Amino acid sequence: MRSSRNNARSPRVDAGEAAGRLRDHLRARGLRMTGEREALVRAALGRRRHFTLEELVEEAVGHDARASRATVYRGLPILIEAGILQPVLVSDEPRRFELALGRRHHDHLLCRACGRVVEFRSSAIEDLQLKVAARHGFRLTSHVHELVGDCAACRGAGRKPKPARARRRA
Amino acid sequence: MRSSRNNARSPRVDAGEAAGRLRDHLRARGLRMTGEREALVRAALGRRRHFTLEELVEEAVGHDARASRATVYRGLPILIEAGILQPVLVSDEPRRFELALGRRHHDHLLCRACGRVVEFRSSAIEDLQLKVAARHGFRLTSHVHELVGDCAACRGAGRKPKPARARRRA
DNA sequence: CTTCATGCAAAAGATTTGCAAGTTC
DNA sequence: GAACTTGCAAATCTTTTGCATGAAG
Repeated sequence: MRSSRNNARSPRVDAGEAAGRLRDHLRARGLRMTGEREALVRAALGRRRHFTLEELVEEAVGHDARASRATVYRGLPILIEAGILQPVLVSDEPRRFELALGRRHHDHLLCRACGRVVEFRSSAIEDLQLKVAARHGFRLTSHVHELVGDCAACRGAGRKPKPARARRRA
Repeated sequence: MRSSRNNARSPRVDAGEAAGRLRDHLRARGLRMTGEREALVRAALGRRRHFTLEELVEEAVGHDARASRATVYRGLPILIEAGILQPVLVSDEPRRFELALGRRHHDHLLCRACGRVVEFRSSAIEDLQLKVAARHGFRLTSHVHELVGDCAACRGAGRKPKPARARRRA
C-alpha cells in the first residue's frame, strides 16, 4: 500500500502486477485468464482518474488489445471483485469507475455546478461507519459515500447547479 | 392493489399538507398544480418505506387518480426538489425513493445477502461531512451514504451475498 | 387566451443474453 | 476434449422526447 499524499496522479501499478492479481482471482474461481481480460486490465491502467465503461471499451479496442463491449460488460464485475477497479458514484452522471489497486481508499465530493470531483479521506468517518454497522449487527464490507455541493469557484462565479433531469443517479 | 402493510412507524403526513407544499413549490417557479401531480403526491404517501418509480406509476394509476408513466417520470424530480420525496440509494437494485416530508434525515445500511435495508442516523457523521466539505471549499447541499455489509441473521445462517451482476447501481 | 402539462408512442441509451465459433486448461 | 469465453446481434429495460390535445391561471 502506497502512502503518498500525491495521488490523483498515476497509481504506478504496472500491468503485470494487476494482471497477476486478476489471474489469481480467476484461478481461485475456476475461471480463465484470456487476452481480452488482460487487455481490459491494461485499458484500465491506461486511464487516469474516473472513466466510464464506454471509455474502457474504446481504450480496450484502440490499444494493443481488443475486447468487445459485451466482454467489457462481462469483465467489469470481475475486475471489481478482484479489487482492481472500483465503482465511483458520481450522482446523475454516467456510471464511472476508477483504479482501486495501489490506491488508498477514498470517497468523493462532487460540485453540482461544474461537476468537479474531489477525493477526500476521513478516518474519523470510516471509524464511525464501522460503529454504526456494528450497532446494527452488520459486518461492513463496503460503502458508498458521496458529498454533493457547490465548490468555491462556482459559488463565487454564481454558477447554478445543472437542473437534475429526471432520474439517472441518486 | 391497496397497500396496507402496517410496518414500523408511519410519517403521518397528510396529503393536504404535502400537496400544499408542492403547490407552493410550483407557484414559486411559475409551474402549475395539476390533478396528476397531486395524484403523484397521494401515491407517494400511500406507499410505505422505499418504492420504485414503477411502483409509483402503478399506485398512481390504480388509485383515485392516474398519471402516465411519462408524467411520473417528469414529476419525480419536482417532488424531490420540493422536498416531498428523496432518492434512496440501494446498491445494485432498481432505483428507489422514499418519503422525505415529515421524516428526519437518515441514511441506509444494506445487507448484501438478504437485501434488508436498515435506516441509521449519525449526527457525528453528518458533522464530519460538513467539515470535510468545508475543508475543500464546498458548501454541502446533499449526500449519498450507504453502508453495505452482511446482517447478523445472514451471517448466522451462512447466507452468501448475491453475485453482483454486471453493473446496475454503484 | 397563453403557457404549461399530459399521454402516447417512438426514440435513445444502457445492459444483458442466446448462440455458434474460438480458446484455455 | 470439456468447459469457459467471445463477438454479434437481438432482446430487455429504463428514461427521454416529439407532438397534438387538453387544462391551469
